[in-house]
Amino acid sequence: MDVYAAISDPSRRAILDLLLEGDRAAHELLGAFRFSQPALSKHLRVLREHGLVSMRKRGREHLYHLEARQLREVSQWVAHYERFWNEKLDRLGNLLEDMP
Amino acid sequence: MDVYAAISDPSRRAILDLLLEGDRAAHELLGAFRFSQPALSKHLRVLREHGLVSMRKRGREHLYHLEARQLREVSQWVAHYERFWNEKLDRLGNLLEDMP
DNA sequence: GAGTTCAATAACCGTGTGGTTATGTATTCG
DNA sequence: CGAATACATAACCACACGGTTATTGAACTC
Repeated sequence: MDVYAAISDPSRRAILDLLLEGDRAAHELLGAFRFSQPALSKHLRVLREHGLVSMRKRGREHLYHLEARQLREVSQWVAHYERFWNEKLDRLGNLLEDMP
Repeated sequence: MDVYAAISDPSRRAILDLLLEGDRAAHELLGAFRFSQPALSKHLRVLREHGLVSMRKRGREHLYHLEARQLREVSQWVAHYERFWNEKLDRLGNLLEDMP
């Protein structure tokens, strides 16, 4: 499984979206979903194994933290297609070069 | 299956990448892969059903054409994470607003 | 120490995915 | 016309995926 497969599941994308707002313990994340605790644990394991999240323990809680850098590959891949719907992007590269 | 699942397969991403360079007949695409013709046909069907490619017939050839707009959803989703590896993006939104 | 909470793992299961071979259908070529 | 080419579909198969329940193991709480 690669990063694309890891984010192909809507539940896992939702987890990442939640972590976008800050670190969360597993039981906090669970409240956002209808499936069982082991199901969440499996999703978190997949995300961990792909470096999309990291975990540290605080007492009995497992705090999960977003590691967004692993999404860079996806971002770069899809960027090749962006000119098809955004004409402004043609000039964007140059602008970025000039920025301090 | 949603768009994310459609692009979760590396072969299908490779097909899209090939179509990035221009329209291709199915048998031309097939040359880039090791799997069988029906396997390619299935991948193309998935891509068609998600609007990621379109097809027109020319004689007995089926010409496939990239429909990149369907990737916009992916692009927008991953954009939420881009600030984690690109500080310049923070100021990017404002710049885009000012562009003609 | 006993019970409770938080989370991971094990074992299992139905379903979907990606591949195959075999077949069918147009279309072109000789 | 018959043969060959291009492609899709049907039928099948091994395997991975996402879910479940049951169990286990830490770590608080009383």
